[in-house]
Amino acid sequence: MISTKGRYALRIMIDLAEHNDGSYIPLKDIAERQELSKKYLEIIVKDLVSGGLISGVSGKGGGYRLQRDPGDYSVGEILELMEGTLAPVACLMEDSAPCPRRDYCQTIGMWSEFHTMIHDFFYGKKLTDLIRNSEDYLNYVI
Amino acid sequence: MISTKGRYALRIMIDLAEHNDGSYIPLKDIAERQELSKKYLEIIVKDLVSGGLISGVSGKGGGYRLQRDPGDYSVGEILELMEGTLAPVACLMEDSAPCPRRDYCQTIGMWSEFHTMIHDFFYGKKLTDLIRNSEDYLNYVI
DNA sequence: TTTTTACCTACCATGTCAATAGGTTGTTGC
DNA sequence: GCAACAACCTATTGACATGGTAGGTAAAAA
Repeated sequence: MISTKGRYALRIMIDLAEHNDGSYIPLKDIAERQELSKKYLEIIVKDLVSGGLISGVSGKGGGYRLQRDPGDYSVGEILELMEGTLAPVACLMEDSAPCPRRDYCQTIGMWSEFHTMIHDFFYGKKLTDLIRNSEDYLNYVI
Repeated sequence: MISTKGRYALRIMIDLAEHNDGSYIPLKDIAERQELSKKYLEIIVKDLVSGGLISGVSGKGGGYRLQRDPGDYSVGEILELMEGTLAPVACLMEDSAPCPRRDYCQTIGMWSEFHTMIHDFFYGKKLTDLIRNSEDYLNYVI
């Protein structure tokens, strides 16, 4: 299961992409639009900032802003930053200790194949792929 | 992340498939071969029995046995039984309450696509696909 | 200098995970 | 019948992650 941190981070990034006009977007606005607790989102944006995905500026007129073009962000890097890893089993994590059963493990091949599939799926999806086009948006609002 | 329950269940099923000669295999033997705690495996086989995947017989000469041909088990049904669901987000679970944001959610499409991919991957893998052939086994033992 | 906003530390309640422990029931072989 | 064996059952536990909340400080602009 993808945790709320990963899912909310994605929604924050989508929101920033949709308001990507160069100005800084206050977290308060994002929280209201996304119907999420601003306090909880603070924890998440902190990670997004320290991970270099977005930048923040304090004070009036401050807020958060993307660091790159929306099309240059993959969903995979956002989720991996928040979840720590996309590996389905611990022994496939980069910093994992070598499993003593590795040489004769019957399932490692399948997990590895699954991991590759997950990785390719999410790194293939770009932030721009998730942005609602204005027609859809109008259909909803009206 | 796939939990130990799911992964150990799969290893139990593989072990049973490799010793699928009609006799009942004591859990003690499985635990020793798989280098896992018999006590913990008890919890897992209980679910496998109640889920109808294997059957158990008490007493001398007792143990556990597959209910079907190994090729008739998919990895997906084993994992789904143990993990409860293979859905990556709660709103895609069968018994989930309808999400109030569903109509204008920008990520549901991606999660749904991901869910389908996971489902197809694991339901396409059969228990027989994971069984070590005897040559590999001999290479390891010798 | 007031307002706005990010940023920081701490705390907490709940639940899940990954077991362990010890006992009871059922079945077979002698 | 009884001893051995093996499944089956209930309860408990420690550690950790999840999903937040609360309250304050620093920075920047009007």
